[in-house]
Amino acid sequence: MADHLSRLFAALADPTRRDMVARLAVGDATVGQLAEPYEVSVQAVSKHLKVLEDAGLVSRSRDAQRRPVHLEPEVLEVMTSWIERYRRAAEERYRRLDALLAEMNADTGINADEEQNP
Amino acid sequence: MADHLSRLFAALADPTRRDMVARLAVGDATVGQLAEPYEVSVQAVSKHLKVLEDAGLVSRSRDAQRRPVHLEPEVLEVMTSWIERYRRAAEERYRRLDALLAEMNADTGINADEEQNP
DNA sequence: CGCTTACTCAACCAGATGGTTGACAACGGC
DNA sequence: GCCGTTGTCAACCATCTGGTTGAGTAAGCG
Repeated sequence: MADHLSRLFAALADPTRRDMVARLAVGDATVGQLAEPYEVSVQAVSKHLKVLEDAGLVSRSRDAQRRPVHLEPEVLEVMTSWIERYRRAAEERYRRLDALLAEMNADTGINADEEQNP
Repeated sequence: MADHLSRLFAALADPTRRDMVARLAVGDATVGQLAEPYEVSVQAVSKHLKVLEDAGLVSRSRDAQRRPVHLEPEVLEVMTSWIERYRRAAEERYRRLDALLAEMNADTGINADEEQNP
């Protein structure tokens, strides 16, 4: 599961990590601040942040002993563009199929040898 | 990992399953047709389809001994709307922050006693 | 009726994931 | 200079995941 897209989707497949992304959309935060709402250990939160960082969703700087975490929102677009590509393709295809079916339906019971009039 | 969003992201976190979604965007397919491009067993493909089905991304009907697989593209929107929500929030925040920094920069050396909010 | 095709279910296995605890590194404050 | 705070690393554990093979079900066909 080495490719970027897989790491991205896997990173957001965990509710805790999605929570963190939602929290970070509001503003940068330290590990401690991110850990506070959950009952898990700070080490577990640190691991989650590593997953987000490996996916490129988050970056960490240094401020004394604190490690402020920063969301990289443009990376989210990599996912949406993948998803939207196939969603649009499929919906366009269904739209065309519906149109075709409607046309065939309009022909039913009518002599279909000629062009249909409005 | 029971919630819908987690199942959705986890479903697309696998490159084989993303391939299948891409293939299904072009048109419905049977399990055998989906399995053909890969060197894995048909049982493995069947498992992948179960994951996609449990996430609601795909539905299966019956046509004799065949099980045609159908993509449900509107479900993909659940993901994009989640992602875009936080992406927009973060980018809007950074935009405002940049504006604030630019303003502070412009104010440098000037008396900054007045309100800044509209 | 029996064979073949198309697929699913069950059991098993190796490796990843998400959690824990314990030790330790980095840094500011007193 | 030591102590408390903040966070990471390492080892361990249970469970999940993606793959396998083997057996079984469902339906068309000769």
